[in-house]
Amino acid sequence: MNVKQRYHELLEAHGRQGWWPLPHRADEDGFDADGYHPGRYDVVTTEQDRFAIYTGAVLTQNTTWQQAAKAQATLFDAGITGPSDVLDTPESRIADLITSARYYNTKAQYLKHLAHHQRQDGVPTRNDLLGVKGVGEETADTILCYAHDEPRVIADTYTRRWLHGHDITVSGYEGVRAYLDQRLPRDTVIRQEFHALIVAAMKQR
DNA sequence: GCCCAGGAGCATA
DNA sequence: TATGCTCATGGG
Repeated sequence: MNVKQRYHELLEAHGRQGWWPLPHRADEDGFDADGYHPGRYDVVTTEQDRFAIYTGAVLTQNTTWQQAAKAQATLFDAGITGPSDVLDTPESRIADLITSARYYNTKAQYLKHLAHHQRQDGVPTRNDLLGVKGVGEETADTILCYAHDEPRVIADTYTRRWLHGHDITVSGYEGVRAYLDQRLPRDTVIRQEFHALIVAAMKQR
């Protein structure tokens, strides 16, 4: 498959998506009401932005983004805007705030683990992240690509379906990841946008 | 009332 | 390694 060509077709059909959405910066210059920032890719600048991506990546697991974003807004409204806040808040309280994101008890536990990890400065390795309970391959790649600007491929279920729709069958997360990793430019912005475009394309049906 | 979303951990074999 | 179960909201 000519992945680069498909990428440009997707871009033409759906436009620039602007991922990862940062709802806490909605209505700021260059952001829309949902926290999207189409056409601007250098927007992640603060620890709070990274915190939003870390938590968003967990909250959206097997859940619609709408529900996850609602849960995240509730967290921010409650004054929980960084890893230290998570650690200072009882797990049951966190769970209570994120019920809209489904699996709230499990995810509250995950957020605790992740907050503890995020407090250690620097860019984590993929293996560091995989060692955190609640962070699997997809969530690790999401965090690295969107919060730390690493050119990672995110091989989620939409990506698998999209490939399958083009008669390409690759098995497992690693199979899909490796297939696209070979065919996409090692460019962070392109890979961020590529994943967002696939989600946009698959949602439309 | 039914279906299923931008997964991951764990037990079992 | 592979499959199956658990978690447990809310919009269409």
